Amino acid sequence: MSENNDFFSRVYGVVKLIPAGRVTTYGAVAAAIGSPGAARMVGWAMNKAFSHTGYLPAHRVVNRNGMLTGKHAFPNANTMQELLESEGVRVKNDKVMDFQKVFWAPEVIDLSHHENS
DNA sequence: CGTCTGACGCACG
DNA sequence: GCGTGCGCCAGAC
Repeated sequence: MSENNDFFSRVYGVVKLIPAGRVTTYGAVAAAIGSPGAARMVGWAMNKAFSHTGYLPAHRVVNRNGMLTGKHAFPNANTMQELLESEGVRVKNDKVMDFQKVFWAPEVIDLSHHENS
């Protein structure tokens, strides 16, 4: 459980929930973990996530503009785009097309106790 | 302990 | 609509 208490672990937990063919934003993930202003931390966690064992769809996380700002962190500059297109997400000019349609909003983690859909 | 950086986001001009 | 500056939070040096 302590793992889930770590900021990074929370980010990973949310990112892992992103369904294929969908994308979300750093700010949305940050808000989901209770730190709406920590969007930068989310991206930073993604970079570090490459060291994280296990599959982490970091390519499904883009900035609020739908731009693939983190593509440079992948083995190849076009890896992120190819992964997205492979899942059905159209990308043009390092930017997600129909971003609003493929956008997936993560479930906000209630730090309280109960209250859940 | 002080300072800089960073896959962001927003306010301001 | 675009460029610039500041704030957020956590880690590295």
